[in-house]
Amino acid sequence: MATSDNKDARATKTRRRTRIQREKETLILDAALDVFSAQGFAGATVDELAAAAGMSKPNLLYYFAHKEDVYSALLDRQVDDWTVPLQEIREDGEPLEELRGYIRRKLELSRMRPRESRLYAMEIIQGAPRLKSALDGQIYALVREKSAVIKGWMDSGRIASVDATHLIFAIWATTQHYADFAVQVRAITGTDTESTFATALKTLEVLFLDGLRIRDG
Amino acid sequence: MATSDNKDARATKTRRRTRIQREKETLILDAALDVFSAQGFAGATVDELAAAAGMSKPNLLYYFAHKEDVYSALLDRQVDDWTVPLQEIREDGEPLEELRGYIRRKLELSRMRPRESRLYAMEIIQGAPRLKSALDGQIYALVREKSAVIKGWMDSGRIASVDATHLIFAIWATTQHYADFAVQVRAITGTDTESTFATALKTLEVLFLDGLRIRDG
DNA sequence: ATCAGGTTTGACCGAATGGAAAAAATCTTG
DNA sequence: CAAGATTTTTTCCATTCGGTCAAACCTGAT
Repeated sequence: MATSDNKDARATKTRRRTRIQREKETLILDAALDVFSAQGFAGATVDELAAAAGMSKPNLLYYFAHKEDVYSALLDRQVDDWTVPLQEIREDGEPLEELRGYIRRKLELSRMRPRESRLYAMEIIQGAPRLKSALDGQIYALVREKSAVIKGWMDSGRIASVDATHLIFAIWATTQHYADFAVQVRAITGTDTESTFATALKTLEVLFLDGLRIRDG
Repeated sequence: MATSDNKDARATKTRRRTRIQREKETLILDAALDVFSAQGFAGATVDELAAAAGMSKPNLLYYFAHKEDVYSALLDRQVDDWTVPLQEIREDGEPLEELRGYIRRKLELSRMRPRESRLYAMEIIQGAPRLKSALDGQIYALVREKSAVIKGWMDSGRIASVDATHLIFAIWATTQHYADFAVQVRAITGTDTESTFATALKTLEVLFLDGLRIRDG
């Protein structure tokens, strides 16, 4: 059935996008990421979003009919990107190297995309009203799948046995911490971002792979 | 100088509190913790706060002249409570046991006070505008002090050497994760809260103390 | 150059919000 | 119980917010 000329907002039309549409939508989403990740959905006003994108409020609403549409567009994009590092874990790899790589990729994502991480974090903290379905769907499935892979490694004695799902949680928590709690990390370490992430990576590798207990021999 | 009869809001008077004042303020703060931790500062309305506390809006504003005052009162209380587990680390204890105990206490706090954790998390994520001074002050000082203690243990070879401050970050991140991201944890594990925390504790102990690498002997 | 479709703006609107004022009700204490 | 202090409610207000609308303005294909 034709969905091209119903009463949707103009920007949601299925019709092919204009150059200006593509440019402006990108511009809006990037600006909105700044604003939403710093103030949350409720804390941001459409006027602020528009100002951050360098346009008027009605102009922004021409591209996204509702404030919520901008927010949802950001969240949707985020869920996909966020799960990529986990997807890249390979069952036939060397377990410790796979996990080390996963930690590295996830930390790198925190370094490169802290705003996205904060947006996601705030959404989850507030009960994930807008991505409950993603949680129960694709994220759930992916974690289950990769947990099974990791559990396989444990059961065959290639790495120590812990709950594989909680291991994933621990990697999420520690890596995302550097994006989500960046202000706190900076206040306490006093160091610049680059060296913080370098130290973080070393610390996390040692902790997850070797632990704090001194090994004999 | 006398600060008792200036033009402060009534509730901020230095004069001794009545029974009703104490009761209602407690009631309000507990209700506000529900609301703020679920919706953030901007997402909560004074009407919602009042409704949650079972009173009218003007009545709530009689006790806290501004919405922000309620929020600040909660945050202040939180900073103190939140640092207690770290304070309890004892330099003259057995290092691994001290750290194990710290993990346990911090996780227990996430289990018992998830709302407070979420409130704190959202505040930090948003740049900690209201507790920048605590970060730069008491929190900074405490972490520095305890990091030095842990570093002492490392330097004397009693535990493995990592960056002590980042070790503390890792413990914060992993334990608070179970409060802040509870919705996600529940969606993925599907288990009830009790068994989740039990599994979490076991997993974190193994990870932090022994790591994933298989020990020879 | 034209003109149809796409884009931008200024003016405006109703609802919601944080808060003020003051009267009414209740409590406390001599 | 009386009187003062405290607490609660009713009413109201100025502002802000998300969103609409119609008119004006571009842009690109012919």
